[in-house]
Amino acid sequence: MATIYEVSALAGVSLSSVSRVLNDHEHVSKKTKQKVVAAMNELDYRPNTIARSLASNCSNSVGVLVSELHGPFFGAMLSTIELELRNAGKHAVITAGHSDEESEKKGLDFLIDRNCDALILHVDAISDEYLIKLSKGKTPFVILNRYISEIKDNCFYLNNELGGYLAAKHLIEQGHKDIAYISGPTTKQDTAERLVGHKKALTEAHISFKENLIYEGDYLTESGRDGFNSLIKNKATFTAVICSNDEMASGAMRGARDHKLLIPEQCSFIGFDNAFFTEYLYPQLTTINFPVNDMAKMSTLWILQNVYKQKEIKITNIFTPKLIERKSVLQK
Amino acid sequence: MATIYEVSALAGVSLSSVSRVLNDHEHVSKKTKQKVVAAMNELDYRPNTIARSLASNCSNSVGVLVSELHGPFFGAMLSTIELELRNAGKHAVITAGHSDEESEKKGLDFLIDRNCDALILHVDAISDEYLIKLSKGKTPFVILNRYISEIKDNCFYLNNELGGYLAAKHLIEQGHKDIAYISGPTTKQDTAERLVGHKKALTEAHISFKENLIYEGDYLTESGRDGFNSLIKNKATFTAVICSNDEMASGAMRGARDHKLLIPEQCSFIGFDNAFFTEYLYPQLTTINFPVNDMAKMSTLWILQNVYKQKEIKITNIFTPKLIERKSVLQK
DNA sequence: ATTCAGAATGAAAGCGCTTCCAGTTCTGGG
DNA sequence: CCCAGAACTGGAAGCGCTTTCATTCTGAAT
Repeated sequence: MATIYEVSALAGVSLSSVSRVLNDHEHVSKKTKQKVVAAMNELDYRPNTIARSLASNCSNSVGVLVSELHGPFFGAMLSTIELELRNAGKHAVITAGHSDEESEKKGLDFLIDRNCDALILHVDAISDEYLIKLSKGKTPFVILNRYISEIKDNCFYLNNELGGYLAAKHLIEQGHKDIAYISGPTTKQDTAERLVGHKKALTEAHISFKENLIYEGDYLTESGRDGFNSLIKNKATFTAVICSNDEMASGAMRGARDHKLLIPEQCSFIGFDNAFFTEYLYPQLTTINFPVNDMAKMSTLWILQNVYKQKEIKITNIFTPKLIERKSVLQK
Repeated sequence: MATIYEVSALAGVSLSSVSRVLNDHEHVSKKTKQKVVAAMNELDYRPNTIARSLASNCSNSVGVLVSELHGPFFGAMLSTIELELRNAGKHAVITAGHSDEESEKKGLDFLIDRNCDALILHVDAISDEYLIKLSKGKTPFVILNRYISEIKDNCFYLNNELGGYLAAKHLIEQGHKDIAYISGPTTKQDTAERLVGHKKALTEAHISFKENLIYEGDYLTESGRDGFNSLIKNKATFTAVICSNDEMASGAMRGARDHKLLIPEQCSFIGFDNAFFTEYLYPQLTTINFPVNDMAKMSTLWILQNVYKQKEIKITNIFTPKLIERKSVLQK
């Protein structure tokens, strides 16, 4: 593998000059540049990124820490992040935290030790305080899907309240009054916010919120099914179910089928996220779109702009959910 | 950030000794080691991975190139790879090739230029020849989901023929004789092999293979639906459809519903891959399990063993598919 | 006490690049 | 034609670590 030395020797110029053309510096004469480029081509020179990183103190890598690597949400997210980074000549070092505090912290340390220039974090087990402290450190980062007021400019998140509101409002508009709600763990910020929006829509429509129509799941399919069964078992009366994500919605629909209920004739469903598989379901699931790609793109651009000083764009921190109407809601 | 110099000064030993304890070398006295460890703790020393990489010519990073980052298949794959690598103190640099030759080659170059110690490749646009040539280079790699005889020890793949066979055989055992087949692009190796298995099962059962019962899709949902519609339009007679992946199966099921057909009463379906969403479908999809996780794990272990000289395990290159019975096949 | 293999240590030379600084060569305006 | 200032170039230090080689130190065997 040719080094910069050989290039400089062949081109008959100094190391510095080679380095300058490599980095597209100003103040290099056309002639020098030509000679260097020719030599590079002849030797099939490939810069050693490691050496560059060491000398320049910049690894050109961005660490991405997500709670899980599989699942529709993260697939879409990573896909966008990788694309944007690669277009910018940077690369993604990816790691998973498995929604466990210890594991997430380890992942963080791992990425920091790897000299990532910046981090994109999607974590839920690590505390606000820890992240605020981390923000004082030297590695800049953005946080996805979470709002921490002390470092709000680094946060990119959905207007969850609006999402919750839209789902309930839609059902109400379609004539539903008895609406069950299968939520995620209510300790989580986004879950809580969605519920606020839900209640707001009910209130606006003068529908009182009933505690027995709510079930707390864990965002996994099975808990959607459990939730539905539990509602039935408790003799709750409802004509529609809102779920805090699409996985649980799919589980809840299965629960409805276990009870021989027709969807949407006997029970309507709304999900959240607009995962790719919602179109595969039968009937296709009406859901709230979560613009993951937009959010992932924006956060990556933030890094390109603030860390790598590339193009200036207008940064938006909050994203807007949207109702996607499909076939799982009955108009009464 | 403390460096090895400061540690050596504080501990009162030489650089070399610090480096030795850092790398767990033999020939370091207990006393020296203690002093060094104490100094490291006091200074909260974190080794600079970049500098280590430069000096040791080993980046501790493994490049992963997949055709797409989203989708259930890759999510599962990446999840396993990342876990195994991180357990071994290595990390994954991830990139996508988008099933486009130019783009895949660029991804490859990108990863090689990034000084990855090894690569895990899931590519389909790059030619065998190119990969064989690449294998002469200095960066070792493994190939997933593809068999190239010249470098077969680096290939990890499914017994696709068996998969195709199992699906058809199951339907035949359930009394089906007219079996439609929605395949992927037949130019792809795995697709072709599956079809061979399919035909083998038919032949064994003395069922003749009919060209008009086959449709060539592109592995995307929509093409499953198109396939189904096309079969109907061509007045093909069949009681069951086998699809080369679960996405197309979901599309085909939708096609069946468009024609008001009951599943499985009027038409049975079998998919391929056993993606997570097959359980969400209605009825739940009978499919062929593709042990992605096993394959991903094995390929990572191969790298740990052959590149990083870690633990010895027995390497298996070929993986076995298995029928997963659910609710989408009618017993006649 | 003597010998000597092997263990323990340190000095120093890199790894391949960036970047500061100083020196040299061009400009063009007077 | 001169000279200030800008454009260009090269030398050399340094990024933080690994690794080779030579040297010194052990302690078991004689």
